Amino acid sequence: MSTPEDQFKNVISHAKEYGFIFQSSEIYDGLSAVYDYGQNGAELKKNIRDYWWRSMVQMNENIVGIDASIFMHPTTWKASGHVDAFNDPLIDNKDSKKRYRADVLIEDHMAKIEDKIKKEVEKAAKRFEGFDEAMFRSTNARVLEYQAKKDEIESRFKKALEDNDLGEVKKIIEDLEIVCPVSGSRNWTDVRQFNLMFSTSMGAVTDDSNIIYLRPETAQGIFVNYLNVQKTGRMKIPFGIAQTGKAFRNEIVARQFIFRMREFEQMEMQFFVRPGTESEWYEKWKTTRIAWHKALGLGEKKYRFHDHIKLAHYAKAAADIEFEFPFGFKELEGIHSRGDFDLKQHEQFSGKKLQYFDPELNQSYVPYVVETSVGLDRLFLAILSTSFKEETIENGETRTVLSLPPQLAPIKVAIFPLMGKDGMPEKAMEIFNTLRFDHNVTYEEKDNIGKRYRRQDAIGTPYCITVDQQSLVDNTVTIRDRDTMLQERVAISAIPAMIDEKVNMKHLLKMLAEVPSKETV
RNA sequence: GCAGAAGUAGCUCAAUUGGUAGAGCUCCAGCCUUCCAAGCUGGAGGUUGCGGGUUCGAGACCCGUCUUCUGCUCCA
Repeated sequence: MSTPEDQFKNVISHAKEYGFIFQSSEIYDGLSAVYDYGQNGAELKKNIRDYWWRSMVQMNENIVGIDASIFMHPTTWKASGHVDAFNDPLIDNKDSKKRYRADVLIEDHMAKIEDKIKKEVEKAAKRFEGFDEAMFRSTNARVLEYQAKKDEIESRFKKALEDNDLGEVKKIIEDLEIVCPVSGSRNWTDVRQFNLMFSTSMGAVTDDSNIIYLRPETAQGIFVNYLNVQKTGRMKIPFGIAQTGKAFRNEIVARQFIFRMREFEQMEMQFFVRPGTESEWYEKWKTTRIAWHKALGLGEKKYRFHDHIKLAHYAKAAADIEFEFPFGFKELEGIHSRGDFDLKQHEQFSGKKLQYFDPELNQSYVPYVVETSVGLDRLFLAILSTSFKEETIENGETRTVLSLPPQLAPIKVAIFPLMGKDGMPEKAMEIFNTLRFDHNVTYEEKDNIGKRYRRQDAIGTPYCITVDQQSLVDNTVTIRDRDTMLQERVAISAIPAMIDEKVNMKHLLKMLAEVPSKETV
């Protein structure tokens, strides 16, 4: 019996062996946590992206797509909070080997002092009748002492952060005698800064003033363009802007194959709504998105929601759609109710109004935003690892098959002549040349037929068509199903419709589509 | 970044105490066969991740380094 870890290793080697994913720059020993998509991987990835794009943009009258640049004005990242929040000062305890955020350690320490004050207040409240808390806090000697200590730490810490003085941050931790919660020791490394954004410089001359960042998320490209799109597209609230594209994060530890990469692709949609309706839309998008995932048929039980209790600074409500990867349930997509945080920030930093005039209310406001954001590479990994199967077939041999959703398969149909003679190749090529206009198809005549079937199984081709002697007589062929391995003899003329039924993405989209009415469009 | 494990042909793995780098599968050419990885003949494929060191001699031992996996940590 193979463990999930073994299974995952097999997925990784399969991905390489069959041209789905290669390590980047492999001949130079590779680059950590950067991967390339090979000939089959690129097709699969493109199909997943198409499924997303079409379900968002094509199937929703009020959602449009854009393609913003990776480079953005540096102030964008000040407004978004990334410049501050993506710079974590970290410190390691040498005994427990645990890593902490230095600021969190100090804040926890301050919280402990605050707890002590609270206890004093509670004690006093029990003792005295008509207790005046404000009075007590401003006069009690012990409370004042605690408060002064806390204020001192706070101002010292604030200054250290402002001066970017990491030595001082470490000294604060030492002076406060903060111990590691695990080892209980005070044996700390130096505090180090990790900037999670990649930077480069724009223009031929390098100096600090023209440093720009590679975007750490695609969302800001939508926010800064929201008014352009709204005006030129004459969009009425509620409406959405969709985008797929690369984002970059200098992760401290990036691992688990393509699950956490330094360069990755997001597919996200920001939905702009009237303030007060955001909860409704948040719930609606949660429902819509989970249905979209489940339509792929990987298994209902593979998905679950994880509602965030601790929210990021911008969020009013947040939930993840988690998927059961071989290494456990992990985040696949995030759905966030972002309020007007982003647009308000951009208003403030740019000095430009980002308001929408609502004709129904006859007033202007900054819309609220509900975001859906999927990791394309993660979805790719979810689909690949779930589809990968090593099954034992009737004759006792094992068969490796990728039971990909047929609409997403890199190659839809493989066409084989049973033998490379007697006019069979010519007949097969005829079919090949008909189908290639509609689908990604392949032709092969090398090796025996069984071997050719297995090769297609390994890359997830849903259909194999074989031209045999009988085909030359009555224009019928056998068509073999990847999952059941069963063959059916059909007329050549019936093939296009048959294939279309299974591989055309529109059937997937139809499953999801509500019939549009005047109200919903 | 810390700790553990690993890295030999495209893939999976051998190689006794430090003594000629090998097998199966794959791949290529041809033959034969013809519906689920069949067979035969021939061929290609390697600076053993990389760089140093020890040694008469290193795939193996030592040091460094890169990459991957697992745990910790981090994760908008």
